[in-house]
Amino acid sequence: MNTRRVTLNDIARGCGVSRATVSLVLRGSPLPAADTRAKVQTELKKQGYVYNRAAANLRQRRSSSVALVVNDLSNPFFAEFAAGADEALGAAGYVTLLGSTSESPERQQTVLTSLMEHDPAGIILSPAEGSDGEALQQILGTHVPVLVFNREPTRVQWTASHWDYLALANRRGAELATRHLLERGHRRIAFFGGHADSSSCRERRRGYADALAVAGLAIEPGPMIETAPTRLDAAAHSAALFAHAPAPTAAVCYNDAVALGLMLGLATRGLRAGRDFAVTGFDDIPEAAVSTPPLTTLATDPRARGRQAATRILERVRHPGTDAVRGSVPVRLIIRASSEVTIA
Amino acid sequence: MNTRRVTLNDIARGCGVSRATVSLVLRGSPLPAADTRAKVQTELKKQGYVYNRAAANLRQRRSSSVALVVNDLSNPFFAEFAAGADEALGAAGYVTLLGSTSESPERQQTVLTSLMEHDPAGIILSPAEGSDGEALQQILGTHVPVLVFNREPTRVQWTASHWDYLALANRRGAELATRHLLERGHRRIAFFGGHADSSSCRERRRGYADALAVAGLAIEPGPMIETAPTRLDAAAHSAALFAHAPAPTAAVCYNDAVALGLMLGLATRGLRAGRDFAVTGFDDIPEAAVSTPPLTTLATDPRARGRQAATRILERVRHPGTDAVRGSVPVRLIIRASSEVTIA
DNA sequence: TGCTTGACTTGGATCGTTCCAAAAAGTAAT
DNA sequence: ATTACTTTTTGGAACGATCCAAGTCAAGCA
Repeated sequence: MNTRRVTLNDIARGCGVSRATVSLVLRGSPLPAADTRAKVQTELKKQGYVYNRAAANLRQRRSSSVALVVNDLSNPFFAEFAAGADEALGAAGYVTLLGSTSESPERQQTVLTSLMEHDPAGIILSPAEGSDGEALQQILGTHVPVLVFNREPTRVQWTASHWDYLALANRRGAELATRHLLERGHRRIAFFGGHADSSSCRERRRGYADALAVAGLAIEPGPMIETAPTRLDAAAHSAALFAHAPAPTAAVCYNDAVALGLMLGLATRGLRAGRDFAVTGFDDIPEAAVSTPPLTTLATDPRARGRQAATRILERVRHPGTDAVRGSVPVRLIIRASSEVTIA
Repeated sequence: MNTRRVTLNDIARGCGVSRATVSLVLRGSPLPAADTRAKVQTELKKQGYVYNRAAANLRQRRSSSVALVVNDLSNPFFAEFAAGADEALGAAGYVTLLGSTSESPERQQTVLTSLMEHDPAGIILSPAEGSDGEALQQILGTHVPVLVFNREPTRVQWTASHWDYLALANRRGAELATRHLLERGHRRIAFFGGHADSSSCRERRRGYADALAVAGLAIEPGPMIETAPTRLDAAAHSAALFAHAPAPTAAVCYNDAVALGLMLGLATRGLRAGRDFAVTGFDDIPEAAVSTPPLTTLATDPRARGRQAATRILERVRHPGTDAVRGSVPVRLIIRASSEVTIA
């Protein structure tokens, strides 16, 4: 527990060659003679040598880590995302520096500052709600590639910055869900839940409005019903849907958690989703498939998104010159029983 | 995007002092004169200096990161755990090196090797199922403090190693749940789900057996019914509970996911948990409170566990000499409707 | 004036690697 | 034995910080 760490010098001394030779062996260079290589390798094993990547990185002026900063790890969507990103980064020989911000922009500043001191090769950032782009740019500087995921900070000079941006096709997805409900004959369709100041929520609501506009219908029940993006808060606010007659017959929910909460809320009013009222979600979290009734939703495959984000930031690390990419990833409508009810 | 990183030397040159002085200012030493300090500080800001912790750590022969290796990040329990650990580590000025192993011992070896090269101050490890203690010891060596969480690897020389161990009070928890069912009058109680080769599962089953033994009752329905610790697999195996008459009237489930799966399985047989059959879970995942019916379970507060693990490993980093600690954290029985049914 | 004191400041060595130019060792032909 | 190679090995200078012993300089005092 207390002996000094074994270094290249120890190995070199141990088998009578120079530090440089050991280094060559270590990195699999073809230069060292076969018997030298063998001698060194047994010595490495014998002394239990552990490579010190920090020292190597210092000399080589490059980094072997990528920072992954998420706004809410306890959200299964982001947990899966993180797992996918870590998987892809690890496969590419990078190590993941984790930071979680709990949706606090202040904590996010602290976390990013600390991570920057570890000189990450790149940063994958899913910003906390209400993040200020200028503050972020201040901290992140212009040396490190950044991939912004899922949400847009306010006041970002996208034209000036070289940040990549990757988001779900929120607008398109909500439009798909709404069209699906329209096809089942619903005419009074509400958009339910989420915070109006979250960009993903605004986009989803826009997609919903798009579909209604094409069908020549009005937004129900007028002003948006805001909730925290959680089951509990959604359940608590579900009564607001029925405040004015005629009540809607279907709701496009901000995400699955909200949809599951709404289904609970419906149950307490004696309504059953899929029979008396149609509900759609967003994300396709694992519970969506096994809830009662199973939830119609939009699959986003967060683990694949994590891998995608990792792949893209590594691409950017390798080619820093190229233009920033703004991408949106397609989502897939998964039709289940919660939207089964049709209106004559 | 391509300019060199700003170093202490640049700052020193920029304001006509020595590197050492800048370093003193940076670390808030009282030595530098007030006006020197001010001069340096404006220069730091002007050039946009970013501290290079790797270089500092190299010189100081210490580390400012802790590795966190979990077996399954997509499991909400571990996601919360990771969030809690990261929170506490961050607050102490450490950065979290994330590794996720997807329950694969091979991947775990790779991940740990890679993390070790980054010289973490300590390691929090929730081992993949089937981890081999000797292989782990081989990689981790004896220099770095390790806290094993939640599961015991096979073949660990606990007496020889200085690893700390932190686990839930699995045995005690399952015993509590079983006693609770006994108090409600149940006499034929099964233990349902989980893998027999997972140590947490074996412990829970032992607690269950303890309670039955005290009551002088037999284990139902004899051999353990094994399932993957997921909803789907549990639902698929639930019929096995009713293979022999008389069937059990209650089940202590390996965890919440299994319990929720079992409730689904019961539903397909026309049985309702809490009315026709009593069910308990383990973990108190967020859904447990809002399922239908709400699930009686054991609260473990994974976020607090994460903080606790972080606190302990940091304690160990500060005092490497002290003896290893084997700790178990208490769990709390949360009684909800799923176990409401009483037997006359 | 010289000498001590205290408040600041500094150059050089160091951490564990990699890079590089050049030395050493081996081989073959003259 | 000398030259002209090729193959292998090597010492020393980086990388960007910290530590430490020693330096400067003005004030204070005899």
